[in-house]
Amino acid sequence: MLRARRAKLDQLAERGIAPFAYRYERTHDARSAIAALGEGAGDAPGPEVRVAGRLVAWRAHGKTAFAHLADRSGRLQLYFRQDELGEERYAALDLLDLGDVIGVAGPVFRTRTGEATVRVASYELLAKSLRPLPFGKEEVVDGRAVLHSGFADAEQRSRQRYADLAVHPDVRDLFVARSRMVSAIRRFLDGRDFIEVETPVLQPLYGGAAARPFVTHHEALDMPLYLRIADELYLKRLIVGGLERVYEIGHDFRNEGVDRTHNPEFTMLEFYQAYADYNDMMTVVEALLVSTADAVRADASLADASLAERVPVFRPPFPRVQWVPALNSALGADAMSLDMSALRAAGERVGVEHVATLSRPKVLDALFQALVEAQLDAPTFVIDYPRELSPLAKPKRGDPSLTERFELFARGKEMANAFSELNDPIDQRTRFEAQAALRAAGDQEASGVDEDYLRAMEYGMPPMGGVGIGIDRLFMYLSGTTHIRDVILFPTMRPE
RNA sequence: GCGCCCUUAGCUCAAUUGGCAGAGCAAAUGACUCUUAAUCAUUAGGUUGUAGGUUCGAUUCCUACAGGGCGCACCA
Repeated sequence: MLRARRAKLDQLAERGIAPFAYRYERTHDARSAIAALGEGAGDAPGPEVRVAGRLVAWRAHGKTAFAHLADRSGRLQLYFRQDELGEERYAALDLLDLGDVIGVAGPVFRTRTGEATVRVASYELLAKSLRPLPFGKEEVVDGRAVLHSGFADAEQRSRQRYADLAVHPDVRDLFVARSRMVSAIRRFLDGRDFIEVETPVLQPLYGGAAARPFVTHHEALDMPLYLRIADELYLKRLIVGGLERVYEIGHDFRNEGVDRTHNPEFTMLEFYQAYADYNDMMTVVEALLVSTADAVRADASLADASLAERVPVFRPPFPRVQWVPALNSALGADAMSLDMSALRAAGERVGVEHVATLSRPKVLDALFQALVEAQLDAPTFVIDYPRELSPLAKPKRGDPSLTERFELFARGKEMANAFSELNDPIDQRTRFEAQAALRAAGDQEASGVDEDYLRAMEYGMPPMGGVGIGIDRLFMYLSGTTHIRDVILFPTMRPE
């Protein structure tokens, strides 16, 4: 099959046709060409257009041929006639294949069946497709394109995202929508006087979360470096420096399992606002979600209307659920006063595995996940986590056994994690040292003492609220996607 | 990490109890001047994921391995 297309290259060369062009001057895309014809054009030829795209369907009938050209905006029918193009140019159409990138020029008209179509006066080959794309057949049922037996293998679609995108307009839509969402986030934060910054991906110490890092090595400095697991500690240094409101959108890396909600590198948004606490940040998160959902829903480029319909409508304020009372009422007991054996018994009742080996905070967390988090379908803030679960948050005013922390849950998944950020360097050192002890005892997820960060905090760190939002998961929620692989252009995979 | 399932033509899938490996699309050749999953005729296309085993005979049964999917666990 590849051979047949190579042979066509030779024939093209014999006819003096260049198979790979340099440019093509377009006047319209598929959508605007159709719009340019207008509604009531009848048989009268409409405006001349020059469009370019990939050849995705071909129906030859001897001395005429119909085809479809696809570009980013949609599909456009082409009509080739021998009497229009001349015998030589018409015969050269035999050297075209599905998947070729071509440019065509001619007037738009309406066919007998009413479809806006370019009556091709001239065409140019812009790029020869030497490898067949796995096109399916598209059938129009009730005005909607239905794809038949195309490129279904989920693994190959992820590996060859270029082919997946090339043959699936709805996949293109999804990633365009993701880009719109990220743009909306930037607009939202820029509009509130945040500045976007870039902090190191390669870090001599990792921190800001609990996760196993990827380790690499710098040759010239002869030192280990870690790919960041979070942006947190660098962004908070910038608050010390007086930038007051900062955010970063970038990749974090965690050396952990891959499943339908985890990819080893993923996109994280973190933002920090000086002089704000976690209550302020809840309000910011609500407004941010409304704004991003609106942006995705309103994306005019979506050919797939069902995507816009899937975007949930947020109606703030979201319910606030306090961690301890929520767990107690689900458990029917005062969790914080239960001893370990009672907690483990409760864990076993709800199906927590290896409950006998878990520490007290882990059992509490597992109970909460099973009994409360998994039940939270509508967006809900869980607030005021026990201190033992939240080493990075400030103690709660009025109840030092709790912390000023919230997590946002929707459809049973964590969407955001935020604190009134700890800004007491003496307290911070104690917590770092506790982490370092865990690490020395073999916990690879624990971080060490970050002396430089402590130095920054000792200069005086304003109080601040900080929020982390997983962009991939947020987009999964907005788009109704169930697999993280389907919202990452090139997900991490084993080599072929 | 554990359990279940999958791997056959470029793509999507068949193959009866273990008995000559098939179809549609894509491809090639030909016919066709308003088609749209175009149609019609002809042709070509395979180390059935890999390595072993059982058997007269394996796509089919068994073992191991590789890759993938789903579920569970882990991931504050």
